Amino acid sequence: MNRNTKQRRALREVIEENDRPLSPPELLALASVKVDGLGIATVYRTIKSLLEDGALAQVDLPGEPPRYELPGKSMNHHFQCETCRKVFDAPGHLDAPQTLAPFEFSVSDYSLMLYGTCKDCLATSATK
Amino acid sequence: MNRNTKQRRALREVIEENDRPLSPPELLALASVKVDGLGIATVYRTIKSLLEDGALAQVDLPGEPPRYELPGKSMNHHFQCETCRKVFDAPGHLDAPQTLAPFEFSVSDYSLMLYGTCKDCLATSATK
DNA sequence: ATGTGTGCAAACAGTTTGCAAGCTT
DNA sequence: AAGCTTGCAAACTGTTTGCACACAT
Repeated sequence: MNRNTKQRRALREVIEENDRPLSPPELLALASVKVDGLGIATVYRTIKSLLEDGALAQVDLPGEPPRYELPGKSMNHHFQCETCRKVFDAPGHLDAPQTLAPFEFSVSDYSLMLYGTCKDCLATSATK
Repeated sequence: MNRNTKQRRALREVIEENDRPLSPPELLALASVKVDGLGIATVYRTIKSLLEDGALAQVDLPGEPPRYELPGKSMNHHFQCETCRKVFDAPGHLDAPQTLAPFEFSVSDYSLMLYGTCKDCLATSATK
């Protein structure tokens, strides 16, 4: 299994070329430029297969469809631009998230979402 | 508009009686005890109407359906039990979330998710 | 030649909407 | 009595699956 088709190659390239988590529609749009007639079902199937191979990491965000990126990025902090809706990885980590939990709850992990305006959208709004 | 029906009364009661954000299926299950034959469409319509009235607050969580609770709770920090999947509000706030954003990004808000085991599930697993 | 991968369309799950009947005002 | 509200079912959106054909091996 895992044959080297042009669809998978295109999706892998798109994922490698973009240094931010991408949603299924984003993956379809970006990979469709490279492979004409690419179907959304293939995008979902390829995502699933890459996830199972450990070649892709899923990023779940509040109220958003899941995004996907290369594994090994900082997975705890993300930033979403409220203007263009794009999501970016953010560095850093909290030292003691467990101190923020309700009394007597045991904390094993955490994730932090930051919201605001990304560099590009700041530049665009300043120009107007 | 906004008539005082038994369905809305039941949903309001359920929301007031539970001090944690509830999902639409949770609302249906809990309110169905009070109102027989309650339909899921009514749950969704009532949620929408209460949101518009400002009588309800929506809580979006990563990879989860939205939850709803009374407004005015601490909205930035939440805790989800990885065993029972229930969600709880958590107190506290970060002092300088903007320092965690990528360079040149402007931060206006943030949300923190904590994951682990809730008090009840800790007790249950200790008993076994 | 074998059998996985693809595109299309149907199937699904969660949410929204149209409609006729019921209930609140 | 008027018209908002409800339950049911159909419509919709995002995701998954079945199927016949294409293509990588």
